[in-house]
Amino acid sequence: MSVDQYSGSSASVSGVSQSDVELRNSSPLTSPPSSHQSPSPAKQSNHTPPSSPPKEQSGNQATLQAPLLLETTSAQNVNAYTTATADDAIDPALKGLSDSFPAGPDDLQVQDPALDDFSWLPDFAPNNQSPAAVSGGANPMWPINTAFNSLPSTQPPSSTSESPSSPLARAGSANWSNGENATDLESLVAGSVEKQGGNAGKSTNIRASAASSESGFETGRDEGVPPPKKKSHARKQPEGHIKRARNAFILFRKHITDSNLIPPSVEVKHQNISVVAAKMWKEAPQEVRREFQEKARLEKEEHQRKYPGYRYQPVFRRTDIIRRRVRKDPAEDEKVDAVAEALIKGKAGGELEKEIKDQLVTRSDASENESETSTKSRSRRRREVGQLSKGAVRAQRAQARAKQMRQNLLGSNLLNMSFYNAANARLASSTGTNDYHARQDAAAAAGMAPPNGVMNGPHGHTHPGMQYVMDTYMQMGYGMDGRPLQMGGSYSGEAYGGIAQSGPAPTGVESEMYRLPPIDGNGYEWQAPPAMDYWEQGGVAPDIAPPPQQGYPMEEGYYAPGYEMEGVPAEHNMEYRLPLLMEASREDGRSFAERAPGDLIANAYAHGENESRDLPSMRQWTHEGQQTPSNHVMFSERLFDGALGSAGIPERPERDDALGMFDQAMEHAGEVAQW
DNA sequence: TTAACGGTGTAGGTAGACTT
DNA sequence: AAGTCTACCTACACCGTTAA
Repeated sequence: MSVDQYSGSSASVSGVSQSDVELRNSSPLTSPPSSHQSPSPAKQSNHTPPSSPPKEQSGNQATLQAPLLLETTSAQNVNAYTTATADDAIDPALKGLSDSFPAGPDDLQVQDPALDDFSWLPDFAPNNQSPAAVSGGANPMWPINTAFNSLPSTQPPSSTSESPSSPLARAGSANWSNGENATDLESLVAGSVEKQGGNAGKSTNIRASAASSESGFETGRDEGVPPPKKKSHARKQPEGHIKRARNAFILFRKHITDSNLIPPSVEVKHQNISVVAAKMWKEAPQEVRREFQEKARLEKEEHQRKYPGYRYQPVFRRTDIIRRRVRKDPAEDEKVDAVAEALIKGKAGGELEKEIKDQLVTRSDASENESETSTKSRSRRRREVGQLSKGAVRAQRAQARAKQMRQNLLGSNLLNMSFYNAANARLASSTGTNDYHARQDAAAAAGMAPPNGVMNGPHGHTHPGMQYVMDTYMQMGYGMDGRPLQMGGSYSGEAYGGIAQSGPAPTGVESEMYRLPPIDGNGYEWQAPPAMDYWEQGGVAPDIAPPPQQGYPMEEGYYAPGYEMEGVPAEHNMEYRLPLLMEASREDGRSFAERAPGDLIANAYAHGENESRDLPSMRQWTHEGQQTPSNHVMFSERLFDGALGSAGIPERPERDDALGMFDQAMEHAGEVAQW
């Protein structure tokens, strides 16, 4: 695997997208990228002095250079203690870009001694320190001191330095050390650090991995190789968040991970490494503990110096939430114990690996009798017959969501409104059985409701395209909030008759209204109702009242009786109403209009049923899944077709068929939705 | 239908400092 | 006293997308 794969252009590795790079490359940085520690003006990214914040810089080169270059010259301590922002602020991909830009004056600003001089920090890098330097010479044999220089670098340092996926950890990083592998590099580092002295050359400033990141406040690297920035999985913190100063144990633990003490072949899970670190910490000599405690103390002081007003304010988080349960493996616990024990005894690296492997073999032999049990245990994880896989469950969920979305769409008032209008258009434009006057005359003569083909209102009045006005409620489906939508008529009494039957006519229902826009340009339009409501003309019964001059449905225009809403312009008097509930069906023995469902299509079906036609009843619909959660019938393609048929509308193949109208309605619903 | 994959978020494990 | 947060990063969960 080449180093190039870890270059900044590799989004998958670096965690930085190309677009991200381009964006930052093409626009001035207003702030250090991902910087989450800038609470006060005094708190600048340590590599960017307050006098020259990135946002004030001009020019691409300077803009990029200052915030991107984290080079720490030897003028500073090798262990320069930069803030934690450094690692986050400096995009590894952009670090690589720094090569493309010559160091400008801004570069010098990076070396603000007030902010960047962390020479106070004791050098705890095991690779460039003698064991005595680390432990004060008191415990030279303690593994924390002795193991480093002899360890094969199989355990990659931590992410902020060199993670397992880092180029450094993967031997053969030519850009890092001219082909030297990581082990060689580390041995080189000790000398390199010492050699640097006052050398301000940056390319030779190769630091020990442990020292580079132990503070968590990364200092610069060899800018030739952009260090991979692993995507942080830490809890997201708000912008400007200041991390706490680390305590001795945390520093100790990081030291463990940075020092390759535990080969990955032995342990890679950091949960277990934490356990090992804890055991080691408890067993650590006082000298070692003191060193880390002193380091923590210094870090704390520096933290206070940098953030004088800082106050630790933990965020309250719920603790009663169900956390993910991870299966505990007793064998793993044993291994952790063994690793810690071996480390404390002074074994590390290959020796440690061998020791652990031996122990595992021994345990394996000893627990041979238990293998069957463990097998059974493992088998429990297998899928049982008929049990859906994780992916299958996921797919089912996705399908359910999609279905729900379709349902919502179908149930939306917009779609149903389109259905209604489409059906109405067919009704209004149909001929033959829908001869209004003929049926009116016939019905009047017979003293009964008009024949099939038209839907009645409560007054028995029929007219193609106006049925909904006569009936009390027009089920429009469901709004996006899940509440049923209905379209009401003109009168307060009639408009809410469905509900009023079981109680007083609702008042204040207007508050439950939804107002929809007039629809134009789609073959019909809602128009302002006539000033005179034809239902109340001269006390004439509506069913025999002559049609008004205005407000009648035409082929491409539907008129509605007036309904004035407070605050609604007169030209928008046609309203869709949102009652609390819809009357879906009524008992027999009443008039058709009373027992008919308030749904247009349901009306049609019910009417057809009343005519002894072989049509499904509401109950059947329910069983067929055409029922809404609140027992209302929803429009659907099938219902739409059925409605046309039950309404006695002859098929007209030469024109748009029902399916075409359905599609048209769907399309229109989409258009309305965009309104 | 399912696996694979990319992206995102977080539990887990520790000690100590710190706040509430 | 209880809970958070520092360090670390893998494993896992979850989602959406894509391909077989």
